Amino acid sequence: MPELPEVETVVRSLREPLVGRCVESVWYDWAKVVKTPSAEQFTARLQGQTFHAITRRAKYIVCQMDQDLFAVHLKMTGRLYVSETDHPGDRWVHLRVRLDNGLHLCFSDARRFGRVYLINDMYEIAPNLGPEPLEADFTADILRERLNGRHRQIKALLLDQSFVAGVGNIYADESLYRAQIHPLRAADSLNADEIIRLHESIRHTLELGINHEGASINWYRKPDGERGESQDYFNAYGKEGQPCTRCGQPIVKIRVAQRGTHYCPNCQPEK
DNA sequence: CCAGCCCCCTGTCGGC
DNA sequence: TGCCGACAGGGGGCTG
Repeated sequence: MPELPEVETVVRSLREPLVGRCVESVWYDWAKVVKTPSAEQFTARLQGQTFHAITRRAKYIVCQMDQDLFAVHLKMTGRLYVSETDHPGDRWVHLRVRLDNGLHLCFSDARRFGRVYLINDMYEIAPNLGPEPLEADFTADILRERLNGRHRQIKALLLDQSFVAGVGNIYADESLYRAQIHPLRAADSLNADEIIRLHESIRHTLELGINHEGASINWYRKPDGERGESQDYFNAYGKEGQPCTRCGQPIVKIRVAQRGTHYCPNCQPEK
C-alpha cells in the first residue's frame, strides 16, 4: 500500500497535531503489533515522552521522542491518524496512543502486517537501507555505480529497499514506464542514457506522488480520511489492457519478483 | 548474488 | 446467491 509518497504525506500531516504533544497512555489489543521491544516495555517506555519531530526514512514513519525513536511501518494496509475520540469507528485499530490534549493517535491495520517500534537508532530495525531517492546526494552517477555488477531484473532491484529506499510496486512500474525500460532488463545492461532517464523518472514519479498526496487504490487514505489523487495520474500501474498514453498499444501485466508488473511492450522493449 | 517460494493476515472481487 | 481461488501498495526467511 503505502510507498514513499504515501508515507511522506502521512508524515507531513501528522507534524502539526503531534509535535509538542506528550504521551499519556498506550492501549493495544494485539501484542504482535509491537515488533520491538515487548509490548509491555513499549507501553512503559513511551508513556511520558513528548513528540519532538516527525520524519520519514524509507517507508518508515519516525517520531523523535525525548529518549527514543517511535517508528511505524504501515506495510500493506496500515493507517496512522489522529482522532478526537478513542472510538473512531474503525474496527481495525490495534494500537492507540492517548495524547495530553485528549486526542488519540490511532494505528489501524486490516491485514495486521504493520508494526510499531521503539528504538534508539533506525539501524536496529533497518540496518541496510539504501539511499533516499529524493535527497540531493542520490545522483545519476550514484545510481550508475549501484547498478554496476548487479545482474538482477531491474524491477526486482527497484523494489529492494537496500538498493534504493522507498520505492514500491506502483512507483517502480511508473518509473520504468516513464524511463521506457522493460521491467525484466538486467540491471547492469542499462546504458548511460537509460540510467539518466531512470534516475530522472524515479525522482519525478515520487515527487508527483507526493504533490498529489499519495495514491488511494484500495486501503490508503490520507490521515484526514480523504483519498489521495496520485492514482489519477498513473500511466502503467493498474492499466492492464488500456491503451498506453504514449503509443496507444495495450498495457500488459506480468509477474516479476512475485509482484504484479505493468508495462507497455512497445515503449519498453525487451532488449 | 539471485530466482523462486513460503509466510505473516484479512478483505475484496471475479468466475462458476 | 454462495463458495473458492486469486490477488492486494511490504518485507523477512529459506532453498537451491
